[in-house]
Amino acid sequence: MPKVSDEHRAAQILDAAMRLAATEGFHRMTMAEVVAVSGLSAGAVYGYFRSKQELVRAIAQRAVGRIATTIDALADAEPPVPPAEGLEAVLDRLLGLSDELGYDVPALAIQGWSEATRDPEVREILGTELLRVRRAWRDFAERVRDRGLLSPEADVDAVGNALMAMLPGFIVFRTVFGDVTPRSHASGVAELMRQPPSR
Amino acid sequence: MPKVSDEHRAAQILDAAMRLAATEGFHRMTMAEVVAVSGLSAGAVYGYFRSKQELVRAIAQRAVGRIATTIDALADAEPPVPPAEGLEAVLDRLLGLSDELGYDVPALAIQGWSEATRDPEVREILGTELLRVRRAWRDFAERVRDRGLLSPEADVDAVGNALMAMLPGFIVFRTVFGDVTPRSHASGVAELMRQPPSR
Amino acid sequence: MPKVSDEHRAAQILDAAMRLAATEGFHRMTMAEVVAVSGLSAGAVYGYFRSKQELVRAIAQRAVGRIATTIDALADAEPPVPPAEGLEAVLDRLLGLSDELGYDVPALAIQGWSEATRDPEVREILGTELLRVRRAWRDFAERVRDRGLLSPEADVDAVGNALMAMLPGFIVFRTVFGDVTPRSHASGVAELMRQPPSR
Amino acid sequence: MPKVSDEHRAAQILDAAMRLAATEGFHRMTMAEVVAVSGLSAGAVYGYFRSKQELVRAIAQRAVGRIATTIDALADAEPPVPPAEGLEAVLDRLLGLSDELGYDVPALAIQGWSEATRDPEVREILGTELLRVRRAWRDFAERVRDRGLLSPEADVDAVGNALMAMLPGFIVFRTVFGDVTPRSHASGVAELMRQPPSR
DNA sequence: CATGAATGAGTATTCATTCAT
DNA sequence: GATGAATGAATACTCATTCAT
Repeated sequence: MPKVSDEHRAAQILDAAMRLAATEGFHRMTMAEVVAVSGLSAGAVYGYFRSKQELVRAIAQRAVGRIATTIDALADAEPPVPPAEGLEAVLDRLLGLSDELGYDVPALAIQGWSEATRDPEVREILGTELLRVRRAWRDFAERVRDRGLLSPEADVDAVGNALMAMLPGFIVFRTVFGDVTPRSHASGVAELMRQPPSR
Repeated sequence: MPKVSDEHRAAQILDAAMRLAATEGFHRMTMAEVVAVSGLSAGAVYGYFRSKQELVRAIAQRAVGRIATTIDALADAEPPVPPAEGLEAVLDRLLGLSDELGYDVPALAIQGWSEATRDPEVREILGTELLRVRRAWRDFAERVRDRGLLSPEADVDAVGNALMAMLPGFIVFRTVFGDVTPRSHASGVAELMRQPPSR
Repeated sequence: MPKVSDEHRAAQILDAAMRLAATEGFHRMTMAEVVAVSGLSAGAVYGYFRSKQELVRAIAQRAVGRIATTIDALADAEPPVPPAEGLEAVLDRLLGLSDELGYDVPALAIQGWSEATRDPEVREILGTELLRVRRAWRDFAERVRDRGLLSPEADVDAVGNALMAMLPGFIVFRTVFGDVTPRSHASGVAELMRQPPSR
Repeated sequence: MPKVSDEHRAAQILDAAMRLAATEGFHRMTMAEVVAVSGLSAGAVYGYFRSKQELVRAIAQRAVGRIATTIDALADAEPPVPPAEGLEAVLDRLLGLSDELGYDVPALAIQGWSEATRDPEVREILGTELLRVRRAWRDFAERVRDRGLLSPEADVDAVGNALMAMLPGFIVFRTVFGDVTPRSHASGVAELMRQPPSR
C-alpha cells in the first residue's frame, strides 16, 4: 500500500523534473537527476513515466498549462481595461508564477517550443493547450472592443492573436536583453495605439 | 596552398551543421552527422571548429545574422508604409529566406533561444546581433511616426520593440499552429491600430 | 542486494586493470580492454571508478602496497641477519609476488614512478605508501646495528635508505639487463661491506 | 641546399622532443607539439624520424647517453676516493646536467625505463648504453679496491653493480620524496661500510 | 623538395532503460 | 511490488601519419 497516492507521486516526479528542466534544459536533464531530486527510485520513476520522452511531454504540457493559467488575469482585468493593461497584467502574472513555483517558467516555455520543433506529439500538446489561450485572448479582445476601446469593426481574432503574440517576444527579450519589464513591454502596444493627429 | 579557401570550408561545414540543427535541434545533431553531411573528415571539421559548442555558437550567430538581414525589408518599405505592412514584409522575407537557404530559419531561431538559456556566450552573441535589429525597428518606427502614421508623441523605442516582439510570436505560432501567415499575423497590428469611434 | 560485494567487484576490475597495465603500461591500457578482461560492462566499471585516471591511481596505490608487503620479509629475517641477506629476502619476495599474482609487479612499479612524474596525486599516494617502507628499512637497519652487524655509530636512517634504494635499481636492471638475480644484486652490498685489510 | 646540416636539424628536433618528453612524458608528447616547438614542418620532422616510435627511441638513447656521461665524474674522482664520494659526485653531475640542458634528465630516465618495459628495441638500446655505464662502475670499483678502500677479495663486478644500482633509487626517491640530496643518498653507502667494532 | 591540411581509426565517457533480487 | 546495479550503444574529440599542391 503506497503511503501517498499515485497522483501525488507523479506530481512529485514532475516537480523535480520541471525544476531540473528549467535550469538545465530537457536534454541535459538526466533521468538519474530526476531520480535523485524526486527522492524515488529509478524503477518508481519509470513506473509513472514510461520514458524520458513521456516525461518531457508531461513537462511541456504542464508548463504551458501553467502559462495558460496566467491569462486568467485577463478575466480579472474587467472593468473595461485597455489592451496594453491586459497584456501587462498577464506578463506580471507570468513572472509572479515563476517566483511562486520556484523555477523559471519562461525558460520551460522555450524548452517546450524547441521540443515541439521535432516531436509532433509535443507540438500537438502545445497546440491544444495554446488554443485555450488563444480563445481567452479573443474573448478579451471582444470585451475590449465592445467597451469601445477598439474600433467596432476590429477583427477580434486578429487583435487577440497580436496581443498573445507579444508573449513569446517578452520571453525571448527577457532572455537575451536583460532590460525588459512587463510595463516596458506592454507600453509598446499602448504607444502603437495612440491616435495619430486627425487630419 | 589549400584547394579551397578557409572561409569556403568553414561555410561548407556551417551549412551542413545549420541544415542538421534546423531539423534535429542542436543536441540531436551529432558531430558524426556534421562530418558526413559536410563531406569532410572529423579532423577537418575540428580544424575549423574547436568543439561542438563552438560550432553551435557559430550557428546561432549566423542564424540570427540571417534574421537580422530580413529587417532590410523595413528600409525597402519606403514610401510611408504603416507598421503592419512593414511587419508583414519582414515576415515574408523570413519565410523567403528559409526557402532560399533550404533550411528552416525560424526553427534555428528557437534553437538559439534555447541555447541562450544556458550558454552565456550564446546569450551575448544573440544580444549583440539583436541589438542591431532593435535599432532598425526603432528607426522604422521613427520614420513611420515622422510620416504621420503614428502619434507625434509616440515613443518610437516602445513601438519598435512591440513590432519586433511580434517576430518570436510568429515563429512560435507557426510551429504550434499551422495556420499563421505573414498577412494574418501582421493584420493583428493593423486591427489594433484602427481608430475607435471618436466619441 | 548485489550478487557480489562491492569490494569484490572493485577488486575484480582492479585485477584486470593491473594485469593489463603490467603488460601494456598505463596509457596503452584502454578502458575497453579493462571492460573486456574484467568481464563487466563499461557502465559497471565506471560505477566503481569514476575515470581512467582514478583507476590508474588505484592501481598505483595497490601496486606499491603490494611491494610494501614484501618488506615483511625483513621482519621475518630475524635472528641477526646481515643487510645483504635482508635485501635478498625482499627481492626474492618481490619475484614470488609476481608469480603468485600472475602479473609483473616491478613493471607496475615503473609505471607508477612514471605516472608520479606528472600526476601529483599519484606522487602523494606513492609518497605515503613508501614512507611505511622507509620506516621498515630503518627499523631493520636498527636491529642489524644493535646486533653488532653494523658499526654502533652507523646512521640507521641512511643505511635503511641505501638498502631500500637498491630496490629500484633491481627493478630497472631486471628490465634492461636480463641477468640480475636477487642473490647477485644483494651480493654487491655484502662485497661493499667486506672489511678492508686492517692496516 | 639546406641552410643547416642534417645533423643540426635532427638535433633541433630531438631537443624539442626531449624538452617535451621530460615535462609531459612520452605518450602525452604529441607530434604536433614537436613540430611546433622544433619550428619545422610536420613533413620535415617525419623526414628525420620515420615515426613517433623512432623519435621516442632516439630520445631514450640520448637520455641514457647523457646519463652515461655523468659517470665521467668517476674517472675525475681520482686520487683514491671512497665509494660513497664517487657516488655523490655522479649524483651531483646528474643534477648539474639537468640544469645545463634545461630539462629534467631523471624524468626522461623514468620515461625510458617505462618504454623499455614494452618496446624491446628501447630495451636493447638501454641495455647497450647502460653496459658502458656498468663497465665504468666496475673499473671504478676496481681502482677503489686496488687502492685499499675495499677488501682485496671484493668482487668488483658486484660492488660496481651495487653502486650503480643506487642511481635509480636516487631518481625515484627524488620524485616521490622531495628530501633527497646527492650527499644524503651517498652517505648511506658510507654508513653501510663503517667498520663494525672488531670483536 | 617542403609544406601543413586532411585523414579516420581509436578513446574515454555518458545515460536511458531494464530486470534480477 | 520496489529497488538500484548493470547494461552497452552512442558521442565528442584526438593525433600519428600521409600526400596533394
